Amino acid sequence: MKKENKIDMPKAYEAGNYEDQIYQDWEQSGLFNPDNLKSTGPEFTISMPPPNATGVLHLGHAAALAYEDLIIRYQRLQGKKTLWLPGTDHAAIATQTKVEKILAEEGTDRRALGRDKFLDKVQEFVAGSQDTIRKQTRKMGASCDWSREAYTLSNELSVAVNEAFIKMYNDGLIYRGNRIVNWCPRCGSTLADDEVEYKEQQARLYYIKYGPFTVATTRPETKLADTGVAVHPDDQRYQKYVGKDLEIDLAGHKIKVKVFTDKEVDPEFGSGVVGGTPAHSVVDFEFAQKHKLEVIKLINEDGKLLESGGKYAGLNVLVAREKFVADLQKSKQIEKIEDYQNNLSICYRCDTPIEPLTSEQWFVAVDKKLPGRKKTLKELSLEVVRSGDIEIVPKRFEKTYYHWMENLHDWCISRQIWWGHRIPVWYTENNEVIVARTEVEAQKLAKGKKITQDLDTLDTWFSSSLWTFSTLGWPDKTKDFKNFHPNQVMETGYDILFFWVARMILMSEYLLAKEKDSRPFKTVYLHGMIRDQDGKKMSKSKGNGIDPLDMIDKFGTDALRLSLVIGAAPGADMRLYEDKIAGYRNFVNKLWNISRFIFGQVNEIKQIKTEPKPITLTDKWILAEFNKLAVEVTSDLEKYKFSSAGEKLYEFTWAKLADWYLEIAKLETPRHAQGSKDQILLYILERLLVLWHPFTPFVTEVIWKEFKTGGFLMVADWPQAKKVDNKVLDNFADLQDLVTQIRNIKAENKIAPTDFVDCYLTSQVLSRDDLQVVAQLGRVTLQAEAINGTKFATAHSQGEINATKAMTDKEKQVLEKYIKSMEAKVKNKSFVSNAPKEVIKDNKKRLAEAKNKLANQ
RNA sequence: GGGCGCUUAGCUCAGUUGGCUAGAGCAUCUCGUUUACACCGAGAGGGUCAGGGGUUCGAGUCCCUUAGCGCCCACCA
Repeated sequence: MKKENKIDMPKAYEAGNYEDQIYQDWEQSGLFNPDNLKSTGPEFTISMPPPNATGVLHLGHAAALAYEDLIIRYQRLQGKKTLWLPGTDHAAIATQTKVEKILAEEGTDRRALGRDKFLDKVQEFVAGSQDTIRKQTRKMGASCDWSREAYTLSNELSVAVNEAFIKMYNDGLIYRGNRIVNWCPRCGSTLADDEVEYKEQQARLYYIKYGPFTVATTRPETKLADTGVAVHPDDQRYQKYVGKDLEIDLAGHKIKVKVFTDKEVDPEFGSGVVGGTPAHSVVDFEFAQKHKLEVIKLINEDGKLLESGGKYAGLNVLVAREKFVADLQKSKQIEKIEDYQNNLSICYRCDTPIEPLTSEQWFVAVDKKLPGRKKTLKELSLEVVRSGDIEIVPKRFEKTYYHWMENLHDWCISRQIWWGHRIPVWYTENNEVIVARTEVEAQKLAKGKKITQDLDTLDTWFSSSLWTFSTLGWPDKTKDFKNFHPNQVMETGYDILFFWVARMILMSEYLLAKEKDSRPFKTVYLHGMIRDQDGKKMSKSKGNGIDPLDMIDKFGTDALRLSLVIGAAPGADMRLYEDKIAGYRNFVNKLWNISRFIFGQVNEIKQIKTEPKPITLTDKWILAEFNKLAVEVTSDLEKYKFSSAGEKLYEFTWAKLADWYLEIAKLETPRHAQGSKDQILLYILERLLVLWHPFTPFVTEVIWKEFKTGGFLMVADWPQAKKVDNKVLDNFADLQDLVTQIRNIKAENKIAPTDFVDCYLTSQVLSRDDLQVVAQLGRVTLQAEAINGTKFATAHSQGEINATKAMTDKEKQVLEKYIKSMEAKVKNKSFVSNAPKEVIKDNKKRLAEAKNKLANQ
């Protein structure tokens, strides 16, 4: 007996009607906070990679949130004490650049405003972005602990930043030096090596007559500050000049250069002679150090030539180049000019060409032995991955990591932008350096001398590199730090493996060396980039971008999340398009309707604690399938194979539960004792919702409410693994096969689905009732005796249907050919002696089936 | 210049350590109001797994090679 109106579930699931409310309920429950979980551990921590300051959620963030929430919800359901710590990054250069753009539109700039007012403006902008980010993160269903939200520029995290700086300074790992750096003239700041990007450009290669040599260069103006000339040691042409100091006249500008040899010089390229400008080329700077060349700075931080540029002093680089080349042409010193393609270095935040120049900056020494440890930062960072203590998924990125780390140079950490952590260094009038935690402390150390704080700020990645522990209260020995460090997994995009992941490893291994675990995390899971349907990068200018919030409005968060999870392999880029999301919206609706049907079908909606006793083959089958599913999904999720787990769930839910079990349940229910099916339906549905929850948290939680437990699905129990009866799977496959064949024959013979033609069936494994089910699903009338029609067979059963269309000749030929090849295979001695028993058995079985099929024609 | 990845149905992709007549979703075609769902159901068509060679009883899967596409790294002035 069906009870009427016991549930209130509309025909179609409209995500928009539920999601915000459900999120609010979760948040109010306090269950995002591990302190409120019943769990006694173990702890499981993820730190949310802080989104940048533009404040708009794009698909990359949406994907990251989907993966991280999936991991954390799975672990919470597993009973772990889960902490997912959210937060934001001040994103120094990115944010400052963004605000400067806004100021430019308003017709002003940061210098006009002054440092304090400018910082107020940025702060205002950041507050707005943070609000947007928080809202959007909630929209995605992220079950992160908002009570622990962190911000890199907060007072707490600034303490950690200063502590790290001071410790490194005292250990000699941070030093100030006049070295060559990447300078962005637009940002007015240095950049780290990996913050420089390269763009191919059409350049010109100038061949300049240069004393006894000809020197080729793309930047003639830098020749004004040359202090050396390099040739290959084996190059016979120039032997007589090697080791000499020459005075060179360049259109009246005199320079002194030392001639030296280096095997890096390619005698085949250009003229085989390289003019060295140590102050403005990274390579030449290294030459200068190696060969003790003088360093003459020619170009200033504002991109203009200094006094050393002689009559070109004060000119902008490009103007100076033009004039200098014109002068060289007048003095007949330009031999030729060739078109040339090379890589232009540009700023990764504003695309401005980088000017390499020497400057007094702060650096982290990566190749210096740590006091008392005989190891460098670089070595520490390499070892922890090489030993397998930190695992990178997918593994191939470990190679990329090694290569980058091995070739790392000292890291320039001082920036001349205003937005960021001030460097905790003060100078006295006589230029003594004082490194201190606070100004008060610095003043004490200065013993009455007047002090000024360094004007520079720290590289944004310096503070980000502390993220996994600065957010937990470090350097204080907090309970959170003790309980939740290290992170179990760091989930992020492969594009910031160097910027962020590598630096977190470096800093953590050094700063936490005395802790019981110095790793920032145990596993790094790297996801790929989201691209459009043609595999192109999504961008505003191309207009091919998909706005995740639009998709959520249209299809719901669960559908969007599924579209980002299923089909995504770790480290591989993925294409996304609206049709795909729509497909998963359809699935979410299917799950809804499955639940709606089950709830409508059963006498009473209640939780079933233990596995119900199956009555029919179909009952046994669905329980076996479900147990298999639970085992496989668990195993996949443990291995971070989200896509595979999702596909299996999808397949079970739609192709097994809905298409077969529910349809057969409709037929079998009236024949069996009241409630026997109810138990199985409820048992499976409830657990299926748990398995789906990490993927589609909203719809599963909504459906779960119908069980009226008073609790949340979010903290339910993950299903335990059970044994799977494989024989049942095999027998049910036979039943399915019969049904399919009957439908097939009917369709081929143009028999209307509603036309119940006669059918005769026998089987070694299926019961009379099972065959009745076959007949009903195939919509045929079961006869007691054979009839003259089309014969067919499966592994354990055979049948005959009242239809005349037989196998075509072509079909017969294909089958005969198959049988022939299988017979040959099974008779092949090397096959029989080499192949595993199971494979041989399988092959024989398939051969028998095929023969059976042909015989029944 | 080095390194890595990709190439499977019209499209987007699965295919564990080699072992069903290579699968799914979308799209296409045919049929269907069987009281959960048309955001649905039943069925069909469509692939010399980029090309070539090798190892093996057996290759989409392993090895070599060619081609095309993509990404990362690199100081050729």
